Amino acid sequence: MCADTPDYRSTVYLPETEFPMRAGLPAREPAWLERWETLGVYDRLREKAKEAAANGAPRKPYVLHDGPPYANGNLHIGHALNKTIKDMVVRSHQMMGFDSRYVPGWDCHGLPIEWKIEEQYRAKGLNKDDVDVVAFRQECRKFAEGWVDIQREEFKRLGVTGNWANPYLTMDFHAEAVIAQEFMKFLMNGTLYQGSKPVMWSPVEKTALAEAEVEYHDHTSHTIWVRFKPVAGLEGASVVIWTTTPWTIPQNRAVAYGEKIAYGLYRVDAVDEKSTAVAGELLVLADSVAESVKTAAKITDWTRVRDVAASEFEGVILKHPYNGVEGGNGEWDYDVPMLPGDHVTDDAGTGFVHTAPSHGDDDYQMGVKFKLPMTYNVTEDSSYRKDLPLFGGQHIFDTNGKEGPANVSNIKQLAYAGALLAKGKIKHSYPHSWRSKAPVIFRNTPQWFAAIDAKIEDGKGTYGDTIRERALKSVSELVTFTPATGRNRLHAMIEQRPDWVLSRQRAWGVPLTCFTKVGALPTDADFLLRNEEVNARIAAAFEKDGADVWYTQGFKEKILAGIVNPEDYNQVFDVLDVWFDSGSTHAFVLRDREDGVPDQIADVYLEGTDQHRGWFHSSLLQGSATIGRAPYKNVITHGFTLDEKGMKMSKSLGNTVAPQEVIKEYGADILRLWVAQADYSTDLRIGKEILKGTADSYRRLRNTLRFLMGALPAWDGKHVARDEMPELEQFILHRLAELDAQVRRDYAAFDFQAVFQAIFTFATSDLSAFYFDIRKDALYCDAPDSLERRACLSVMDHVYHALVTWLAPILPFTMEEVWLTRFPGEDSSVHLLDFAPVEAGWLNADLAARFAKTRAARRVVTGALEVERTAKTIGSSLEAAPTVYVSPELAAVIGSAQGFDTLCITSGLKISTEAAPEGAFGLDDVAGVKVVFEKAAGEKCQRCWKILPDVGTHAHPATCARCDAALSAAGL
RNA sequence: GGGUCAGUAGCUCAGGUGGUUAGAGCGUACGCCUGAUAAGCGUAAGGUCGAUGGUUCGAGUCCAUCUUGACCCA
Repeated sequence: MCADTPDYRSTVYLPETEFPMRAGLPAREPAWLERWETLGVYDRLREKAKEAAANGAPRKPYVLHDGPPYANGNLHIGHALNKTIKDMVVRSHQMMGFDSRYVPGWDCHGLPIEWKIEEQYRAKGLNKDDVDVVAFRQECRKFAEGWVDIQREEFKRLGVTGNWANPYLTMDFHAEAVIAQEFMKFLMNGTLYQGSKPVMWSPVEKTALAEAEVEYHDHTSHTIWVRFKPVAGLEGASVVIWTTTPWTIPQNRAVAYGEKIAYGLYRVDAVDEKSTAVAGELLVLADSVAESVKTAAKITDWTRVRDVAASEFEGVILKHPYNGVEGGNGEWDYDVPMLPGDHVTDDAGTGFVHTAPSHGDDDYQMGVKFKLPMTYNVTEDSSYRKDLPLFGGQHIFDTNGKEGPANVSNIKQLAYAGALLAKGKIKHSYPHSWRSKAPVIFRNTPQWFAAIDAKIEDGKGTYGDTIRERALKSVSELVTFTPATGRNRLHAMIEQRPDWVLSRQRAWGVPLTCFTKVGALPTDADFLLRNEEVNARIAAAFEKDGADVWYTQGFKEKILAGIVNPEDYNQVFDVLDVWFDSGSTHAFVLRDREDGVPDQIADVYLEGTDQHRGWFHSSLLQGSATIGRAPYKNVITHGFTLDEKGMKMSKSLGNTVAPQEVIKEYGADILRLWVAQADYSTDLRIGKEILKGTADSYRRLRNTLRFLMGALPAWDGKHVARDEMPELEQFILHRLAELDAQVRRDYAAFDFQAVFQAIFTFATSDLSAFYFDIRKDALYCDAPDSLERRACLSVMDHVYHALVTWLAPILPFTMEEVWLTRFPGEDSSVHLLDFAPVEAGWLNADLAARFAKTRAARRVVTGALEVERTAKTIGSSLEAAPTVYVSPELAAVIGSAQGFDTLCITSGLKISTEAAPEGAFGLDDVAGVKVVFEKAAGEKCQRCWKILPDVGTHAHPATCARCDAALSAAGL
């Protein structure tokens, strides 16, 4: 610029906004949170619904029922993902016109908290068993309360809206009362029964252990190979089993074989002198392990006589090795059937599995399947019951966890009975108690079950008469799954699952509030006390003082007084499986709260895919038993969060991403944007590079919004009618209408990724790179009364309202900032609004089709200019005035769009329908458009920088006609 | 070990019922602009569609096997 040319910079309407280019989210987000708190946004929306109802236009309730996280420890990235998706569901439905409510909840009972308290006790040198149960439970309660408060703050920091002031806790007195009442429905409807099941049992602590309480260490066990002789068949050959727990032999009830395993019949020909095998005897073994048995049994020579098909074992009855044994008193004179089992392998052992239903999980499953009797030979301290012949009173492990005589006694007895083929020792990984470090055993213990296939006569049989029928019907017909694969997954689980074990031998939970008759057997009809008045008293007591009262002195007497003789009944002290607690939330939250739903059925349950086995599952079973169906209409699942390489996060690998860290570095909106950009239906990755990419997208979007806000203050507030607008503006309105339909459709389908993708592409491609770039000239340089300028600002206002509301569920902080920048005010918040209305009349398919052609032609022009730019002929596109050669038809289309030169951002442009000259520029994928470059003729207007012939001929020096007039209009 | 799900450019994702040179946005490189400026515009590079085998005139898309990862179970 020469020194004497006027500087028109100050006469140009440049964007002006306070909205900063850089967000500073970590520092600024807390202030918006505070603002929402002060404003009471969540409560105001509830008021709004009440007003709408009063005005005769009620907002339909929409309830996402929160799956309660466990109240211990800080949030990890999975929690953040879960709550963020939930928040997007809640916010988007609110803005689509529903009264969208969200009551956060916490799961408070259970083992992990119990451990923490036990740990604290141990640190103080106290023993849990010496402490009063009620005192212990109160410690647990305090612990849970502490974490609820911490997690609540962490969730709020993510921008999650909801009824944080009044959440639900599974340990609220009312919740505990309802959980007990729900349990008593099982008691009364006949699905509750007592059975027994093998669990990990610590002989030292005399207690059941959960899998998580067990650690594996090396342990040396006896191994024995035992002959089981057939009562008939198999040519009298011995079926050989192998086990590392000789003490379970007295409990043997079956021998399992594998239907796909190749077996052979072996005749022993010669043996070592120390062998207990006998020359001439016949053995049946799996071929793949026969050699190892031969070695173990010190057999020097044998002959494989023939194949034995697995089908030959069908119906074969074996004799227990102690059958008829001296001193056995007939204890073991029963049939031992051979049974097929999928768990049998031929990679170790003998291809046959000794089955003691009371002492192993597979064994128990076999027992349930084939109705094998449970045995009760092993007592709490791992000694055989006193009246068991031969072995009564002998210990497996003693009180210090050292081996007792039980194993050796059995080995001796087997040898004496002629059943011992071989013996040895093996060092292997074996479960030990997490507390005492002593080895544990599998031992059957009495447990309480809910019968899944028992007929329920409760008048709620619309969808079936059993829990399983109702659950399956719910899954296949009443529930929508997102993604759809969840349906099969849950269906298969329900189809296959055994009865529900409700009891845990624990302290921190809701007790199984029932009484058993002294002296009655579980199979007796009057074993359980079923009395509505008793139930009502229990519920009332829990409601008043919580479930702790169950453990107070004299509670049984007080509850049963005047109804039955308390002496005649035992009080049960097991607690309910915590899945029963959370499975009951639909009762004490959806049914009982003012902000619940009348039919006790939520619109949405939304959790990670692992909850098919967890909360979705237990809620389904519980609901099927008590309300006759699933307590939800939609089940949405999300995947797990993995590191950048798709590997599971773990502290030891050091690849964890903590939400608190992300918030500190980038802000919660970036974390939320990460969620919105990912496909949550599968596992999602997060890491440094991914977050950087997310932040990049954010910045791009933010700047587009910033440009809008820079222009809009100049708008006079009057919308130009659509019909009066240039086609370019009409096209943008068309895109808005198109997007509106898509955004609502995708939000309704919980597809946030599609929502954001569509909006983001619109913002970058349609707005920033196309519309804004073109309209900068009109915005900056046109006189305020120019139609183009006013139309553009009108459209920008529509775009602003659409974008700020559409994006509010995803980026609540930033959109609030965007909103307040334009509409400040004490009561102002974008989160009190619905999605901006879009007029259906804006849709114009014909216009859109013409613009598709126009934009294709524009790409050819841009391409032609790029050639000249590379050749350094021009810099700015305004230095060009090309000629475009097109067919007459296309010329009509391009010409109809307002000023093709404007669209191409050139100072001039000619459209010719003549044949394009040789060498004209074209693009392979755009047929029928050729461009010949030409430099714009004239001088550069110092105000708008277009190069035009008339520049310099007007009153204002070095201006074009348009700018000259604009300056005059502005009184300059 | 079993069941379920997933594997498309550096990143995040599109690719109804199999059909011409596999797309988008971001990032990268290069160029332009310097009146959205720690911004904006443009151009380009970048993919054996996890692998192998098969069905088919034709497969990212269908089938089988394998592999990697995840979840649930054992």
